[in-house]
Formats: sequence, C-alpha cells, structure tokens
Amino acid sequence: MVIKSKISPLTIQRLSTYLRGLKYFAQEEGKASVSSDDIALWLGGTAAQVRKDLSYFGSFGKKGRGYNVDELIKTLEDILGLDKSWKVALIGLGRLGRSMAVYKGFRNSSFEIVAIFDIDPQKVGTKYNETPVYHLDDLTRVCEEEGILISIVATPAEVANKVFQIALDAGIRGILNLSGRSSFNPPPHAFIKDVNMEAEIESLSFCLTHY
Amino acid sequence: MVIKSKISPLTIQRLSTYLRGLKYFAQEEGKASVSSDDIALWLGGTAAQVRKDLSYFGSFGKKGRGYNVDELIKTLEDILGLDKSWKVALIGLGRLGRSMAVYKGFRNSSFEIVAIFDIDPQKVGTKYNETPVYHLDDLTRVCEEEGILISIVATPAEVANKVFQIALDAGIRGILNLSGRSSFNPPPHAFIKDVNMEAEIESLSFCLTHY
DNA sequence: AGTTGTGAATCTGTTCACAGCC
DNA sequence: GGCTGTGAACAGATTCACAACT
Repeated sequence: MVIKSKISPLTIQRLSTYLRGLKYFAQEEGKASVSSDDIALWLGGTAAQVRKDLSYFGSFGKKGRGYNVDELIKTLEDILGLDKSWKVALIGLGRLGRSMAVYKGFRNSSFEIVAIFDIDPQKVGTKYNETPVYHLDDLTRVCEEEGILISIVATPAEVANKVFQIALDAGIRGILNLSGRSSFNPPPHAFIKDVNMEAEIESLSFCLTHY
Repeated sequence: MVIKSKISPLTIQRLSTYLRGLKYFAQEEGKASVSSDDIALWLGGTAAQVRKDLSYFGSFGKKGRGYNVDELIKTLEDILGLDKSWKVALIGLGRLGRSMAVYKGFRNSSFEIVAIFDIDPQKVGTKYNETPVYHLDDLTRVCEEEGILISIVATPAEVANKVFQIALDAGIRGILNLSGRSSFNPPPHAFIKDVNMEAEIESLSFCLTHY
C-alpha cells in the first residue's frame, strides 16, 4: 500500500466508519456489492466523498458495478493497518480506564490491551479483567518486552502532560488521549488523538442555546 | 449573546478547550490576564486562531494588554451556554454507560445525569450511583417531567439508530453518541455529536503503519 | 512597545460534472 | 444504462499582516 500524499485525518476517520458500515452490511444484508451511493446513504455523507476518499489509495471499484463488499473490507483493513495486531498499554485505571479495559469495541479487533499502568499501590501488582497492572515506572521495560507502540491515556487531566512525556520516552508512538487535556505537541514520529467528551457535550449546550 | 453567523463546530470545540485551559490557568498560575499567544501556547494552536475564534462573538480583549482571565472564563461559559444547568439522560447502562454515570468530567459542571434508561429488567427499577434507572419505555414521560433535553447514548451500535429515534421522539434535542454507530441525519432542531473511540484508535493504526 | 481585531490571502476539504469503462 | 475515478470549481477554515488602540 503506497500513499501518494498526506491524507487528511478526516478521510481516515471516514474510512474507519465505512469499514464498520460495510461489516454490518455484509453481515445483515448479505449483499455482495455496494455502490458509493449505498455507502454514503449508510452514513449520511455524499457519494462523491466516498469515491474521493478511496481514490487516495487506489481504484477498488468496477465502473458500472460498484465495489465488492468483501474485497473492500479487506482493502480498508489493509489501508488502516488493521491487518496487523496491535498491543496496547492502558495508562490510568480509574473509572474511565476500567471501562476501556473491557470496552467491547476493542474486542475481536486488531487492538488488545496487554498491560495496564497506574501508580496506586493498591492496584499495582493485581490483575484487572485478566490483564496485569504494573507501576507506571515499569512502562519502558514492559513496552519494550511486549512490543507495545500504542497507549490509551485515561489519567486525570492534571497529570496528562507528564504522562504523555513518560509514554513517549518509553517508545510509545501513538496515544489515544481520554484525559480531557489536549495541549501537547508530539514529536514528528508520534501521534496523539484526543477524545474529549466534555468538549462534545459542551458543544451540544452551545447548539441548544443558540440554534 | 447574539451570534452573527453560523459558527463552525471546530471553533466551538476550541472554545471549550480554551475554557478548560483558562480555568487551570486561573487556578495554578494565578495570573490575572492572558494574551492570545499564551492561550495558543497552552493548547498547541496559533494566536491568530484564538483571536479569530473569539471575534465571532465579540471583542473581549484590550489592545496591548490581552484578556482578563476571569472575564474571559465568564464570557466563554456564556457563549457555550454553561451558565445554565443541563439535565441529562443516560441511555444504556453497560460498561461504558456506567463509566459515564460517574464520569468526573461532568462533576461540578453544568451537566447532571438525572435519569438512566435501559431495557434490562435486572437494572430497571434500581439505582446506579444514586441515579434512578428507568425502562426505556418511560423516556418520554421522564424527560417531560424532568425537563431533560440532552441525552448520552451508550448502547450497543446495533440498536443505536432505533434509540436515536426514540430519544428524538421523546423531545431530546442533543445527543452525545458513544455507540460507535454514526449514520443518522437528525432533524433541523436536533444535534448529534459522535464520539468514536474505535475510529480514533484505528487512525493511530493508520499513522503508525504509513508515516 | 505590546497586543487585539479583522480583511485579505492562502491553504484545505468538499462537491460537481463528466470522460471512461463495465 | 449505471457507476467509478478524477480534474476543475467551489466552499470553508486557517494564517498573515497590519491598522487601531492602551
């Protein structure tokens, strides 16, 4: 898979959504092929955008026929790097962290939380959902041993920046940031994705107030 | 607060982030004023963007001096509609739902989960974190009685579309969608915000694979 | 001197529209 | 006839750069 140019994060997120839709489509509807119109209908976008998003990576459809569902699923998994299996470190075993540890969305998927890190002596050394809980000080060692490159940060916002730095120093290259803090400029070869539920619910408040 | 034009959701999200940063700033640093540069530094954006974002709503700074921190906090809360108190219905008391029920980010904030809805007979009628759990069938009644306009949907993806429709029919006007499903075109006066952790972690997979 | 507020310029993302193929 | 793939046109968001103000 060769990428011609820098791809927008928006495109990537949509590909991810297409993939989820297609899997459902394959399972429920049992159809063998879809058009870009079908996909757009499924998720409320436009057909042109679906085709454009895919076109950055190649030509996967047949003119006049549409896309083979199974092939397109494989292609999207390939593009997104989901053909591999990613080991993930969860940092922070508070309430949100615990819910991530058992999050169904990550089951049967390419991501597996293989180690949990915290600093609470009561938690360190135990297991949660059959996954061992280490002290944050052991992050570098465990990540090296296990080959962990992705981490979910579910710590309190106050300590998030410190934790980001520790994670990057430990060789983590991708961070899913659930801490609510988002003020970190990662180095060139690392990536941080912010998921900020408080900001989202506040934007609902804005919409209901003004529109 | 009068709004001149349609504001981009991106701007709203940033305002939310500015607000969080400013609160921390006021608490930790104790400074009375900030420049757009300070704010930009805090969250990795540019000073011009901070000023532009604010300019959609008015002129809150003093040339040569910057912004008064306390005033700007109040202004942002005003813009975002956080001067009110929002009652929230949580739909779906699975693992993710339970973590939302006690989510610290919503504590001491303008959002309070006052009712939980599920369809599991074992859960209906009980309380979770001191909040009553109702059957989904009672959504309309309870939302009317309590004046609930915002809902967090934390159900499995398979039933999400059905739940969206039920919520909108019950008078819900803002939905924070954590279900992983995102294919719903809300009617003109309702708003759905998707938070999709699986898509985010998949985009990390993409970045690590290709960059 | 320092910093805002904002039109103009640039950059990025989306949609259009149609040639080309099935 | 139907649908893809894509350059060109358009729309939207960000950055620049500077006048105006303290």
